[in-house]
Amino acid sequence: MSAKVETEAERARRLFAEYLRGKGHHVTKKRLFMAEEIFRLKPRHFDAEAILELLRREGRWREEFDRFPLSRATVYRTLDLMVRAGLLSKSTMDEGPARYEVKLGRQHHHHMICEGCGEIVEFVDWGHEHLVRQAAACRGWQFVDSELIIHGLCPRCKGQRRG
Amino acid sequence: MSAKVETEAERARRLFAEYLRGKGHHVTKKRLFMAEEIFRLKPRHFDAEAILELLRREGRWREEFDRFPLSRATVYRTLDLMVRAGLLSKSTMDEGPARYEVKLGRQHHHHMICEGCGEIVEFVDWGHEHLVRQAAACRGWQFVDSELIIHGLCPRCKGQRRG
DNA sequence: GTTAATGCAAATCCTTTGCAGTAAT
DNA sequence: ATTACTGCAAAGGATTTGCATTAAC
Repeated sequence: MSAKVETEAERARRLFAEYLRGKGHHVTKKRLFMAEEIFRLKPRHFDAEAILELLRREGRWREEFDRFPLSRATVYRTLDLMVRAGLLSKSTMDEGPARYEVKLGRQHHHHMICEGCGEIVEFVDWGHEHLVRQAAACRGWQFVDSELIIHGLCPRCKGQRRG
Repeated sequence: MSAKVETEAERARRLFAEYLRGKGHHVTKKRLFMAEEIFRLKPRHFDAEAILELLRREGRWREEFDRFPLSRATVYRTLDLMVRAGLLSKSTMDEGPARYEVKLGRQHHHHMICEGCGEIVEFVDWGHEHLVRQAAACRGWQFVDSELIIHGLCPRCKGQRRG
């Protein structure tokens, strides 16, 4: 008997189901489908519209999808639930639509955004993490989460602006 | 002859006028009025709507204002110019309308937001500032700006959630 | 059977834009 | 005189919502 190892997508699906049950919500096919497929495809920094398109294009369960398409409203509602379940994180970097990203199983990281080309780079910085927790604690706050965004010029754009 | 010291509001007005001239923009009464009044009243974390209301209620130059009211469109356009001039900073913390705050003459600071009551607290942390610059530099980026948001529970809400 | 989720389209919120009129250069 | 700003109302993008239908409990 080979004990099959749970894939990340399966884990996301399972945890989401547990979350939903725990909250007294219905565990529907479309919700599980979204959790599983997002964690299988693992897109980075996507908005609601992009997810909808991605699932339409690359999602399994295609035939049934054609007959019972996901509506925009359900995508928004389910993304919101996944954020509350801790599977995704949501942020409104600047303008434009809200961005989501896979959170479960990833270490906490931050973002650098290039003012020139808009490129987004992720980075991990534990020294920073420590400082932030300290900053909250010494002011009597309970730390929950932090987001750091560095605006700058990426190596390429840095060169161009000088030349 | 007493050399009168320039107030902050006057300075903001002057710098804005210089910025506008430098860019070949018109130096209009309404633009100068906005810069001067915002820096006189110094509200914290305001959105476009709030500024409009504040200027209507507390702004000097009231009578003329009644005859030539500021339009929403002009408020948006002028706030944008003030950001580019470096007088204000703009951020889209989470949901809702974009928030502005007075930047000129204030040291760079960050924000803690309470998940419980929504309170926003500002704090300065130079250690953090240094780390951030380093993080950008050692990846080949040119640092421009950074924003840090800590989500947490303020002392009051921290107590309530336990009790 | 009861309760909640879904799709649709309409509504909402915040912001930008086209254009005719007005003010700054 | 020329150019740019302003107000208005309409358009725009992103998200939410009311309600009838359908699925989960």
